[in-house]
Amino acid sequence: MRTSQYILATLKETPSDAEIVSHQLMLRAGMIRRVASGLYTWLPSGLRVLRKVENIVREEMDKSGAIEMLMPVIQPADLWEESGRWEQFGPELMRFTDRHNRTFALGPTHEEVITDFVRKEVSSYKQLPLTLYQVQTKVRDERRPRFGVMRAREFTMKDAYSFHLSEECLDATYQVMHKAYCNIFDRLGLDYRPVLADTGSIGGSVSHEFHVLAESGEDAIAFSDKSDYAANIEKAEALAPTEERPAAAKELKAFPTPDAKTIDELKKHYGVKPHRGVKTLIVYGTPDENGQRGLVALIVRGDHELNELKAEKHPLVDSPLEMANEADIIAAIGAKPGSLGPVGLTMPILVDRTANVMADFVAGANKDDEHYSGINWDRDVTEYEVADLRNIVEGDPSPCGNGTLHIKRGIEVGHIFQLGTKYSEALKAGVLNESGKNQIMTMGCYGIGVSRIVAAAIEQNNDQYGIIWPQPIAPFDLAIVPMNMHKSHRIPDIANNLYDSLKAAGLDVLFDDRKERPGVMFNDMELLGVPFTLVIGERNLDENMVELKNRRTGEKLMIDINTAVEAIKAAMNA
RNA sequence: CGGCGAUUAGCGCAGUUUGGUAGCGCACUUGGUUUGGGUCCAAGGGGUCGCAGGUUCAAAUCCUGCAUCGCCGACCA
Repeated sequence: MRTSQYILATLKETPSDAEIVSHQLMLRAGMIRRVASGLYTWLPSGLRVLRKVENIVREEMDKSGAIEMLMPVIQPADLWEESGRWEQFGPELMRFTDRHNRTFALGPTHEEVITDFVRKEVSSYKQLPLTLYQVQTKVRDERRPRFGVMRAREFTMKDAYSFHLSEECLDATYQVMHKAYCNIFDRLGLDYRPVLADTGSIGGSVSHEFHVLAESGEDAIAFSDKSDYAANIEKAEALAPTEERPAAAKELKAFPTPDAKTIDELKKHYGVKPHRGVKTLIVYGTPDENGQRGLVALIVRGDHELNELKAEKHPLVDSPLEMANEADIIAAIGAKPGSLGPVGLTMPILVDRTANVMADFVAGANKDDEHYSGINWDRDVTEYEVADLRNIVEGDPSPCGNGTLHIKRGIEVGHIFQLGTKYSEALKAGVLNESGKNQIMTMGCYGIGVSRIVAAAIEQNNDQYGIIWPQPIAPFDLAIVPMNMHKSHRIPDIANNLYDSLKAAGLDVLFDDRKERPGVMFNDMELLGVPFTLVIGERNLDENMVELKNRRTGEKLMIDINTAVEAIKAAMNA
């Protein structure tokens, strides 16, 4: 590609609405432009990267035995009603009606469509197992799109679905996919980790996420320093402390706290250390047969955070978790949030494992502007249940029993699930088994955020000058930057010849033939992140040499023009 | 969805307090100059100041409503 016939579209200045570095650099490097909130046009350079990621994903999926197909973005509402997700999915599902007033959705995922396809086309156990996939545009009406293509409303996803007769068979394919995903992220040249994950609204039992590690990541991941254990923080179990609860030493005593509504204020005004007090959070309980929801108190240590996923999985707690409003709290307890505690509560009380080993602790007195000190379990609060309710924190013991947990941030770029029969059951997708009986299929599903990978790769690979692409996904392998070509007699021929032979050697070459000053060209190539730049200048031509510069290391290599193609290939493989 | 903020040329911004017919830098066009790291000089093109109402002799500027965008939170995965 010649820059004179290309649309480079680089920017000197950073558009003000771009928050994270990948978004800024994608705009500045001329990869994307915003059309509306969460909607982007991919410019030629951006599309080149997207396609390279896509192709690596495709190659590894094919290698794993999955078969590519393509389903429509537009999906009929009927299928979603059949699975129950028309109601359940919420406003994130973009819905519309056609001219005949029939209702449709823009696909945020394709479990319904693929299950519908397979139930119609597959009828015998002999056709199983079967793994189908597509690379396709997904639509999710995100409440708050942000970070450019990282969390967009329209994005490219590879989604795969597998169908089985048994859990064992599903598990085998799941392992194959896990491996295929590792191969993909290895080939992409990214620093990533597979982690245990929650299954969320997609449903199912076993699940792993694949995270690209980056400070800007929206997820927190917990790692053991002594084992392979890694889990999304929302999933990581906080083990019960090994130490025994100390014996009660103090009397229960109320004290006035008019200036303290929060743990911080309790510390500031009354010297109560956060780990010596507990937080009491009031949430709604599971509805009774009349649909009425009572209240449930959740207790965690003052310096810990409630893990909402863990809480809402408890049978007493309504899901999704909802914090009780102030009016309901006052009606039930007689005190406002800020002075709540477990002593004297009549509602069910769930106590986090760590809070349960506290003695002589502080909490609200369930009376405005008053707290208790010297609270002790079993003596002052007798009816309660112990559960894992909190987020793990740095330094907690690993749930695998080996090592200590450390927390890093990650960007979720892949997610695999063992779905079980959630969708096949709902859509009655069965096959005849060996004994001629109809049997519901067991499913797995496997997603990769292709467009998100592009942004995640930049988060991990950039410097003050711009993007530094991992070679396999760079928009171009090499840029040819001739010095003052338009004034030189010999440079145009040499540059053109090298351009032709490098292209013939199968490389993606960007030939900067603009009539620009060297600095402009160098800066643009560095911003775009092209891994190698071949500088052709009068200075070295007398020795028949050109200069090969490595974007990542900054290393400059003088190579002979006559063996340039070989030298460049060698450098790329180094 | 709640809180906060923004909206003036393709991009980044000033001008709004104190109303008087819109400006700077980058980018773009033309000519010259320069040429191994975003040259310099000159001349140009480009804006119903987010939209709609209102106040006023006069509105980018004051008032009301709306829209869009962003940040924080909640939500979602």
